[in-house]
Amino acid sequence: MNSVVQTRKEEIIKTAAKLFKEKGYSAVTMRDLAAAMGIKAASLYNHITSKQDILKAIIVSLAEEFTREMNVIKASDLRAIEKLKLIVALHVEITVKNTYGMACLNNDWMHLEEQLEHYLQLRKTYEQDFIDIIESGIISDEIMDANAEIIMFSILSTLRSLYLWIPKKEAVNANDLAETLSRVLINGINK
Amino acid sequence: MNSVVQTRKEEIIKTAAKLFKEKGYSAVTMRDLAAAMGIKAASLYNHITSKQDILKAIIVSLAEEFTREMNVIKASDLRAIEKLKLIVALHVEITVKNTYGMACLNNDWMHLEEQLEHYLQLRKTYEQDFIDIIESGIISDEIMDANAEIIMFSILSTLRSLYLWIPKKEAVNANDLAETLSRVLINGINK
DNA sequence: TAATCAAACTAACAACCGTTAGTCTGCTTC
DNA sequence: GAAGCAGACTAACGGTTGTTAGTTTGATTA
Repeated sequence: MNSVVQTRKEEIIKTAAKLFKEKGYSAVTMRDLAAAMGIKAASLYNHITSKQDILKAIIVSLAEEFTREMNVIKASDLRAIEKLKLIVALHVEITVKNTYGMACLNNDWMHLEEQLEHYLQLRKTYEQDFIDIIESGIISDEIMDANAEIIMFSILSTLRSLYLWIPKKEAVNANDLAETLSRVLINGINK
Repeated sequence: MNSVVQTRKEEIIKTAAKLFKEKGYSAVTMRDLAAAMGIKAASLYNHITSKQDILKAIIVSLAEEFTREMNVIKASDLRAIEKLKLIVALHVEITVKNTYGMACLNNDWMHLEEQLEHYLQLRKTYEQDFIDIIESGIISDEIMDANAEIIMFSILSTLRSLYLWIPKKEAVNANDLAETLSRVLINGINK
């Protein structure tokens, strides 16, 4: 019952995230989830209070983790390009660690109820911090002078899609992937 | 009843795509769709045969359009980088023209039933063609010698996410966006 | 004017949804 | 051995789901 051994509730949430990734929150029934756990639907409610509660547990903790790490990166005195590399590494690391949760974060956030506003606020702040870093890089002449929003969108789209791609590679080395990805995103692909 | 005036069925499909974008296929009920059309759910069935039929109409036509255009690009005798620019322009053009459909293609393909296999085959072929172009560019020394799959993934992730971003910009000029995006994706962002 | 037809309607269906209430089982702790 | 408790169970609820059947309406055509 400590942090090493996973509680029954944590098992349910993890299994739910896996199912949500495959079919989406709405298409997964409590009976589907129960079957995947090898129990009956009603038994789930000894551990969780509602389906919505599961979604909240998956998404909010991830969104808050991104926010915490972004604040660390923001507060550092690194150059803009180095900050971007840390953001790339952050996304790779979290996605490797929790692929199913990241799929859920990306695809099912709109099904949050009480927590929807909170999530949207975190996302908005995260994206603004991202843009701020890019713009500071443009000013310091590290980054080419293009639309900062397009640059942010382009990089973030790739990072947000990592959950689709990482599970296809066997034994991903997070450091290697983050490095290659940083190179492609920052230097482009031409010679 | 010709190609200029949109049939009732086409109106339904277009409205459905809009709703599917916002909540996903599974979360949209036939009663939701009917209400958005200003009619009752049962009346929908004078025009379509099933909910699944709507999904099929949205996704398959788009997937086939991408396949057709990819074949044209593939058959051209352009250099690899120029082919990539055409692919970027293709995604921008189709997404501007049919944002809701693209959202649906990206998020709801797994809810296809009879057509799922067909869709997956088209997608697989499209991605392989994409990789082939990148690899030919590496051989011809136009593109840096990195993992072709990572390059493809990185570019395609951005292109597939366009539906999220385009509606936020008022009056998108497809040509301008495609050009800026090509520049960022190919040349990178650093100076 | 009569006939046709697209497109709406009401009513209902069986199946499935998330969730609750109450109960039983078997292990751990006093 | 009694008590407590985590974790499973059965049974059932009120509501929602996609869909069908049969009917009405109002405009167009013969």
